[in-house]
Amino acid sequence: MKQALEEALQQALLTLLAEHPDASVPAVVLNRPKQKEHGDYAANVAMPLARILKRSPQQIAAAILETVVWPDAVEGAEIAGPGFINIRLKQASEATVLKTIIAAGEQYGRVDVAATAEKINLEFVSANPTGPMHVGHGRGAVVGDALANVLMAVGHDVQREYYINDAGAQIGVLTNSVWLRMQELQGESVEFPDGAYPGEYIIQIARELLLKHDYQALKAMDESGRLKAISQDAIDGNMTMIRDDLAAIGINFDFFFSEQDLHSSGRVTTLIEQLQADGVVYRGTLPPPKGKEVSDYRPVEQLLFRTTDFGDDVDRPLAKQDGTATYFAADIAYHFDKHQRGFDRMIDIWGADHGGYVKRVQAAMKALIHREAQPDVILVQMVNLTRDGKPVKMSKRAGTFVTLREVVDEVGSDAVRFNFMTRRVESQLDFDLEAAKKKNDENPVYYVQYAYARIQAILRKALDEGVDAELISGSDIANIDLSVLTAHEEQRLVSHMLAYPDTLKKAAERLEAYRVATYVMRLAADFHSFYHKNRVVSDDAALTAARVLLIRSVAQVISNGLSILGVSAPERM
RNA sequence: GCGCCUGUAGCUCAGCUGGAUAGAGCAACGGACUUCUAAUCCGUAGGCCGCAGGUUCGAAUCCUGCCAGGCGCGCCA
Repeated sequence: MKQALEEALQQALLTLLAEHPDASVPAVVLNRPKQKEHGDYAANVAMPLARILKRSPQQIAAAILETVVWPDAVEGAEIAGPGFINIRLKQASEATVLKTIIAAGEQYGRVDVAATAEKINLEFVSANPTGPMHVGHGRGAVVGDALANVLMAVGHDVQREYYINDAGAQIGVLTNSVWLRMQELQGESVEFPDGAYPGEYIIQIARELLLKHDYQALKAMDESGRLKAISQDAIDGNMTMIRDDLAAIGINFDFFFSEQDLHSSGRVTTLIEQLQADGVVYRGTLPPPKGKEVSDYRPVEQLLFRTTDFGDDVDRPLAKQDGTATYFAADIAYHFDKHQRGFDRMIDIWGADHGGYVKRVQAAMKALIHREAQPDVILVQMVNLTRDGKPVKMSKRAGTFVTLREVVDEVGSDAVRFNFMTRRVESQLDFDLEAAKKKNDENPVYYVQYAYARIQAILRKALDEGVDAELISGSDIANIDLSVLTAHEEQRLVSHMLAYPDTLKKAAERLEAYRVATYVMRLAADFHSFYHKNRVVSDDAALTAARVLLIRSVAQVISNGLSILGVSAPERM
């Protein structure tokens, strides 16, 4: 409908502007006014044209109204305020969306347009395989998963990918930590150096490795021998834990990409050679970092990527002093690999602490692929964990580190997911463990779920009262007269549900999945408000029928929205 | 010092590719369950939209500067 109106206006503009060949025709964008008196849709096109045409917005709007040919559904339109064109639709035409929703079911709001579909690689979480995920990872995980759902809902082909940083010095630390615990489990007394990972999970992994490996044989090896022998199992042990934790909040990846693979297959080396051939690499010395104390800074000549030529602030090293590739070098190879795998688009979701990394990766990709094939990077801000308003101190050493799994086990997947989705990723998020468990107004997830459960209760009640089962759960509803839905709250619900596809579309365009959460909260609020003022099941058969259809639609749209967010819609609460 | 993010009601946040009177929840106060779920609803009160300039017919929204908070700033990932 919105589109039909926009086209009608666009057509009128073309006609009007035919005599002004130099004036560019602005795109018509309609929005839904906050106030009902301002009609169902409003257009502001007349205002930006005022200056070009040197006539008042009101005059232009009047000319548009004389020219435009409205679709049938339009009741009328008038000029209001400084030059808005307010459009009113025939009442019944909007309510037909209810029948559309029932017919489409889970598909309502989704689109499947092959022509605009993109093959998208969405990389998220990518937590190091050296320990459990914390709540910050959890936020990224939930945001990424919901975004994948949003993008798929508008027809894209999305691959969820996890990049395993299973290379570098941290793997040595991990392996050594596991080995220390293995020795300990064998009754030897060991001392833990400062850098080692002390966590309980290391003991778990150590236990498993003792079952699989010959302890005495390992003991006879030197450190590098042991690294070869057990590091992969240590990593696998961690990744199993991470996958379990992700599964506990309903997240599954399509693909796990190993950094180690990039190194062992020679792709990192090849990439560096290619960059050298392209002349964007040189040997040089970087200035000391500003504003940060680097006590052991020594000017060292190293292999540098000329990223400053492509928008970065300083050039970046590709190799460490010992000659091995930096994380950055591998990451370029990784993004290049994604590109070669044929994705139209890549999206990375990172924690805010990696914000300083964005420019260099985008610069590197710009240098490497001679077109704009950079990843869209979404930075997710930090999560501050609190309990009853007091910050939960997070310290690995003191053992007060709270894992994502602990939080999920304590408050539940639905509450965690929904709360993580109620804010834009740019704002820091305060997550209170006690508030998230409360089943009241402080917790938006139950507010929305309650609306759904409440509708199911009404439908059960309606069936008890003898309302036709076909009406309650069937699809043969074509003959229901919807013109009886005249109450203010009913029209609000209808027009709100009509906007659901637009919400999804906007969420996908702007990569902002949280919009779905705010949408379902508002829809739930409209429903609760309707519920208190209007009775669904009544003596009036025609009204009952229409209202049953109305609330079924609300339940469907809430369910569809929650499903995008990965949150359940319970039948009763 | 430099880069990125944030600053809106007492608190937590929407509203941000300019548009009509800046919204919601919590907290405060006052109401609503003999009637489909009160995990709900209705009402009252609460605002130099961080500050100062600028652009514009129109600025919470765009630009510049400043202030405050968060994150980051070579050979970690």
